[in-house]
Amino acid sequence: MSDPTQFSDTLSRSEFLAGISKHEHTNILGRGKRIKLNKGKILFREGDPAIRIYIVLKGRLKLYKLHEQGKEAIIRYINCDELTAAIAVFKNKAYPVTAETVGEVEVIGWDKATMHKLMLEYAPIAINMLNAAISRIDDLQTRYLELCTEQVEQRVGRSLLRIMKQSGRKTKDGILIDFKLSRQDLADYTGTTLFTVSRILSNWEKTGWIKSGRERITITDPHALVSFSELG
Amino acid sequence: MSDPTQFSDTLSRSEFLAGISKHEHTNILGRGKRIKLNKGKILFREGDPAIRIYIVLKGRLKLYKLHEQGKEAIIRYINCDELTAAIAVFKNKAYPVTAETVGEVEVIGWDKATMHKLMLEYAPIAINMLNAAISRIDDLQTRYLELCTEQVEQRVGRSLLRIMKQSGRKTKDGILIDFKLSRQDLADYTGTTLFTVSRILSNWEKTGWIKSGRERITITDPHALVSFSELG
DNA sequence: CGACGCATTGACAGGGCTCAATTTAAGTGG
DNA sequence: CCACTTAAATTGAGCCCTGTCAATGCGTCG
Repeated sequence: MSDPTQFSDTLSRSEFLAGISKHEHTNILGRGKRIKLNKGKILFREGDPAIRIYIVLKGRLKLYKLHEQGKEAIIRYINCDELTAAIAVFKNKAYPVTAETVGEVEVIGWDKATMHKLMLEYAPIAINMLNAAISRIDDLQTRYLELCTEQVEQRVGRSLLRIMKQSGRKTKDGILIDFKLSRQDLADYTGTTLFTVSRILSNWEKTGWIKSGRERITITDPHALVSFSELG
Repeated sequence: MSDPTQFSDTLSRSEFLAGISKHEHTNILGRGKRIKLNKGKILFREGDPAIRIYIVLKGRLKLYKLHEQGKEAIIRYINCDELTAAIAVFKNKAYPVTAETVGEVEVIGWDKATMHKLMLEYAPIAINMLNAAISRIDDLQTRYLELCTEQVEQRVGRSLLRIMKQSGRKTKDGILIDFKLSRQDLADYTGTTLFTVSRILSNWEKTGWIKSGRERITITDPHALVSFSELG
């Protein structure tokens, strides 16, 4: 049972450049294109063939997948200093996911040809990205299993904890998810409806595990939430 | 809407070695260890720190994840000529999944150190594996979305089609899934119960979309199944 | 041929989705 | 600063899908 107050990330900028000497870093980053985006802008969407790899310099991205009937599933949030890819590196197949900004965002992006050259030139880049990809696979597999086997309340618990670990900030009241996260968002992330999420959060507020307001959640008792979510 | 009779794979041996000159292939493959396994053997399991990367030379692997309460979710099947990884390449974190053989299996495996050296020496290897990893992410995200948004019957349809594309074989009656696939397996793959799967398959048998026996399924009308699964 | 394991079918119940009606909170402009 | 608008959140009622459990049937393999 991991300590829920320890935050962990996936691939940060430094991990992306691991194994490469310092004075090459500016070269690699310099070959990318700097892009500024304002609130609610789509960085790339399903089937977009343009630029491929992004590092978030400032702000946060929401990665989601749209279903035919308008429903969506949130894949994950990409935080500042993390990396995400728009498309398969080699194949001409779109990476079928949409990235939307949460607040103001600044990124560096490399197109396919540039990134491919960079990876051939600096093998560690490909290796580091492979590691990041494997982490994502791990994350998805875990969530897939949860979705298959657990009841909604438990899944909401795990989801909230996962988001907390990735994007939480300590405050005097507990750990605050410091960006707009609506009941609907949490439902899309967990695979349920906003009504069910609302009911569950209401209960947890009564038992004192969380404090919540409009699009704001603070986990006041992470340990209680962890033991509930892991024991079921 | 893709043609369901076209089979597609993820990373085959030749894709793994793409971008590397022919006479290097034997060197790369030769640095791995050849392993024979008989039926039902576990190749690696959650937390196993030993060898990392495998190519299946013969037979088929079942990749699954176990849940605390004994339930399991099947991640995917690894066919002959395909590749799978036991662990993150760089980090000392286990790739938390268990691989079990389906029938007689032969693989080539590389341990962490060897594979890491190979990837530094031959950048295309890392790039190719990155592509494979991205395909898996894509697959998992798609299934995650389906699990979030679709009803069971539709999901069973998609799952069956997915397995068919990966492991189907044309026969005179239709497309046969040519390995033992029980109702329980399909349920674990789809995230439901064997009872529900059984009921659904019975219905489809009545409408003439499939023919099924004990651990054997033949899709007799793939197009009908596709339009059902995609329209919902 | 017998036994074990897989599959089928039925009955039942409940978790969670749907939909509708309110309430609350945030933002906006005068 | 307050009234007004708009979007998020809450809550309740009803019901359906699908999981659970039990009994039975059937195919396969030793």
